[in-house]
Amino acid sequence: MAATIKDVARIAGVAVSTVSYALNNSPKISEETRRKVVRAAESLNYRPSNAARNLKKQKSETIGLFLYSLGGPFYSQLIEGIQEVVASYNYNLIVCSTFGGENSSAHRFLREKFVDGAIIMGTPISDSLILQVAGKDFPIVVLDRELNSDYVRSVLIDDEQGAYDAVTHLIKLGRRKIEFLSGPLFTIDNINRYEGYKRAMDEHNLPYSPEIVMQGNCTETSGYQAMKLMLAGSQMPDAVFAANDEMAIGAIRALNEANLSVPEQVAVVGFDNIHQSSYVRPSLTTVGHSRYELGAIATQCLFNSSPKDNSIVLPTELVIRQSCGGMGAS
Amino acid sequence: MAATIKDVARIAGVAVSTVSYALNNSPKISEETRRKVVRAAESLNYRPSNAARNLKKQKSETIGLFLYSLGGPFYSQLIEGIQEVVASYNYNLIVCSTFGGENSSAHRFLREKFVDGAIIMGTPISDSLILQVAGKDFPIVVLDRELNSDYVRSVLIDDEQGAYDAVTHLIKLGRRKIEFLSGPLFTIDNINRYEGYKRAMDEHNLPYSPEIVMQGNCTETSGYQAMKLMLAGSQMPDAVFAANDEMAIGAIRALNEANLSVPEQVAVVGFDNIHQSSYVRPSLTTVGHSRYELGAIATQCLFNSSPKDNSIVLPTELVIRQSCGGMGAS
DNA sequence: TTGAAAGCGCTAACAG
DNA sequence: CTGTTAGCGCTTTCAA
Repeated sequence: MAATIKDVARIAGVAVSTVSYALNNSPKISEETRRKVVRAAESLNYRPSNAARNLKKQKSETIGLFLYSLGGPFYSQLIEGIQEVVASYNYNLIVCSTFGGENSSAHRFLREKFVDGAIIMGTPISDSLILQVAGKDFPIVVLDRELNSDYVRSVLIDDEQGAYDAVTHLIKLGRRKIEFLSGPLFTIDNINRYEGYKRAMDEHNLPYSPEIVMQGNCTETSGYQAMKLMLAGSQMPDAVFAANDEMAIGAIRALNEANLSVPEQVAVVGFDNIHQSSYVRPSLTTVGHSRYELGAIATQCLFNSSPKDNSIVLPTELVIRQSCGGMGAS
Repeated sequence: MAATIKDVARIAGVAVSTVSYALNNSPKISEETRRKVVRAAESLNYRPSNAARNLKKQKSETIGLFLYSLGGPFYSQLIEGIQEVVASYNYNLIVCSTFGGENSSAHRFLREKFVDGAIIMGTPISDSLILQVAGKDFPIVVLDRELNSDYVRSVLIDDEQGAYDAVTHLIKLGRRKIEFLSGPLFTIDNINRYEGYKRAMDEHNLPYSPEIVMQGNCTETSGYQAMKLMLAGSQMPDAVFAANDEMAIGAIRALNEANLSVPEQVAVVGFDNIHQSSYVRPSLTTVGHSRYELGAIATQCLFNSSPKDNSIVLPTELVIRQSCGGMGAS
């Protein structure tokens, strides 16, 4: 069996409490005793039990980030922002996928007290579960919805305004037949981006289909396919507003293959300003927002659960490149 | 304070042991009692303490994946493979970044017993730490090095052979002046890919610089920059073998900007077969391997610590596309 | 089928 | 400065 604190105490010839103090750098312990303890611990290859400490201290000093998919360029910066702040509080971060539904690790960790707080984004975890487990000693920050609870806070991107800005930009450049390339209909970001699209169209009295005609699932491939489908139809838009960059890039690929020039014949604008969007040809005009900041702010919210604003909305910024024509450079 | 098992017992009017059995679906408990207990637990919004259970059971039923950066297209599939297998054993997976060095969560989790086993890849965690913490009840699988221990197993990609195949392919297509676009010099994958490059060159009596002249850090940007630098020099290669796809894609971008046609003037081959490599123009010839399988096999190793082979090497496969000319289609 | 009780490894209050 | 000890919340053996 692995060595415990008792073994260390025995070898060092001191009491367990002394070992605990020594190993936790308590100032109470003399240098000499500390050295003795450290030596004993090393000789036994002692590793403290996290479980025992967590149980005693009634906290894990760990916060959990729950996502559906851990891959994708999007999350990498988000995680950096979170990690930075979590570390500054001397806490640990674990990332966990909610893939697997009710039986996923994420669900278990959320229900049992594995972490001291949670940040949740883009997962099928139900509102009711979140509301149920959130509490005074278990704050939750959600990045993809708004929830009414004293213990759940929301940090959101201003999707509606960002979309509005993007579509207005297209309209100002003279585009009239602008199509929305939608992501999954049930996600709040997609809905809000659609709303922004509609507001811009309405304000300029431009018509658009009452139903969504181009739909993907946020991957490059799905954007490509949706665009292909559109091209096979009779109506040709003069601009496409994609709900995210991956799909926009897929759409551009489909347009290129059909020998339609972007932006001359069809302008394309995306959303998210992922790294890749400045590299594709033509480089992608898109709606930018700081994922690093999103993560950092979300984490701050977790630690400072001041109950003032239940929900924070971060601004977006139109990033003008080549895919819409007009003034943009690379 | 949050409700404990005692509170549930009190409300349900039974003993704590009965609550424990009931909630863990022990067959010993009558349906009626179970219902009573479940109702009580729900009314208290009872959430069991993971820490207490872990302490008692002397395990966390959780395995940890330790990576440096959690982003990047590469890891997403790896994680899927791991997750699948972990879930099949009814275990949990947490992913944790080693960013932050000695004080990172990863180091802490590894030293203290937060998880029951670990998979480690692409991180600056030292060999000695790994060897120290690995043990009979703490198996470790490393994906980026070979370590000599009964409790540490390696699962590796056959980088050397893959690189050899790629470079041989270039040579067969008539390329002679083939440059290696290196990643960080100290990573074992990069070293082995370099070895494969040299073996192929040597076998065909082709000369190459004794030192690495093109070096990046595995990002697209660094590949772009290294290629730019090369182009500024006097010598022009007729082919580039990049240590990974991101850098290869960056190199292609630099070549395009310099109006050098790929593959006609310069052939480019990458390594990893990331998703993107089939989309860039020209599509990238590369060395493929299954990251999903890498993850799945690594995880199997963790659970079945049969001490036969300490190290497993997975094969690679040359994926021929357009960036080298020759026969490849998209 | 249920209850009583020991104890997992650690921290921290208290006593010395 | 160091030791004794209670107890964190749970599982599980043993007894009823």
